[in-house]
Amino acid sequence: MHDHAATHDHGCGGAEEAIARAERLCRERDLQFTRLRRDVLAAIAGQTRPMGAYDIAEALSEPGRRVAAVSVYRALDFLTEHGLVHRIASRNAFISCGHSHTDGAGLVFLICRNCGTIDETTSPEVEDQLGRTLAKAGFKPTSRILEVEGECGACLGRSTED
Amino acid sequence: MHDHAATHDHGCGGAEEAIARAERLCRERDLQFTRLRRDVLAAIAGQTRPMGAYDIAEALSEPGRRVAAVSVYRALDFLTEHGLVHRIASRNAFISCGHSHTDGAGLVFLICRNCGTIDETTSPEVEDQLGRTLAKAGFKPTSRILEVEGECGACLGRSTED
DNA sequence: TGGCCGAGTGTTACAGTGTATCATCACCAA
DNA sequence: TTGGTGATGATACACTGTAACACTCGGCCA
Repeated sequence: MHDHAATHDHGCGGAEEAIARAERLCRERDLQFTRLRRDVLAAIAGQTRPMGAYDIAEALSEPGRRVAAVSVYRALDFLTEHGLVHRIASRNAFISCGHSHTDGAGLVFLICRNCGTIDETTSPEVEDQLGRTLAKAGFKPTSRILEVEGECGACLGRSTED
Repeated sequence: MHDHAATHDHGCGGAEEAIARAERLCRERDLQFTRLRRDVLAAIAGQTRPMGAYDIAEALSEPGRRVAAVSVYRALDFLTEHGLVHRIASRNAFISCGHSHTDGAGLVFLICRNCGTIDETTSPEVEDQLGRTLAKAGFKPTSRILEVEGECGACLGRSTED
């Protein structure tokens, strides 16, 4: 099914893969991949669009099991800390990391304002130039966010088709 | 100090300049630069550090004049829309634009996690590479945010001095 | 076996951020 | 004067995130 190679792979099929990667990573680092954390990751990984913490809480709640937002936040803290999930600052929402670059550096998020999906890519060239710019300004970076809003290729294709 | 040339100038002395630029811009575009909008801009421009909307509301309130947060938000909407103020997504806060590039494109925000000041710069090279990356991904951008967190030159200097 | 301890979770309450809605006011034009 | 438009005031509310405390569970050790 999902055999496309290089790029991200959130959405539906990507969920199991994300879980598998998370399990592996937690084994390696001796971390607890608990049910809640797995469920939260699964909820996010099953979407191409970002989910808010409260959306996740609602999605995981069912008769007999109520998941409070605060629990979701804690799981999200854990997941983001280890690069399994990314926070989209401009949306106050979260997506699962599709890559395996678990360090979370150099990411660029492409947010489609039409369909709402978020692609993530990296660009060594941008990273390189940004590093130069920062060095010139005498600034020592520790983290950064780069989020671009616009129209994704799929939506562009659809709109020109007509 | 850091002698990069054409940069920002918020903070203290920059307030009157920011106001003057805003007045000019509003005259040009036939916009209303009302008291509230001026006060909000002045409050922000008097700081090197970003202010939250509620901070601004409090700063503008005095006995006999209570400024509600919602009013501040409306003024901020106006100011950001015309590039006089920038929103810092990672902080939920606002700073006055120090440049005159009122289109707001290509900005990079340098947020010092030590002293909290925010520098803003531009980098055509970064912009250029980012444009390439987006084109390659088939993504048509409409806006973007680029915020770097780290330690500013001034703080680095201070810490190595000791 | 029993007690301790730490990590994770449940629960409640609350703080911070942002928006919807409606009423009012000032100003300009017909 | 009347009516429309844009800005503001005011209240309420929705959404986002955190603090504090209690509880459980498992491992560890006396």
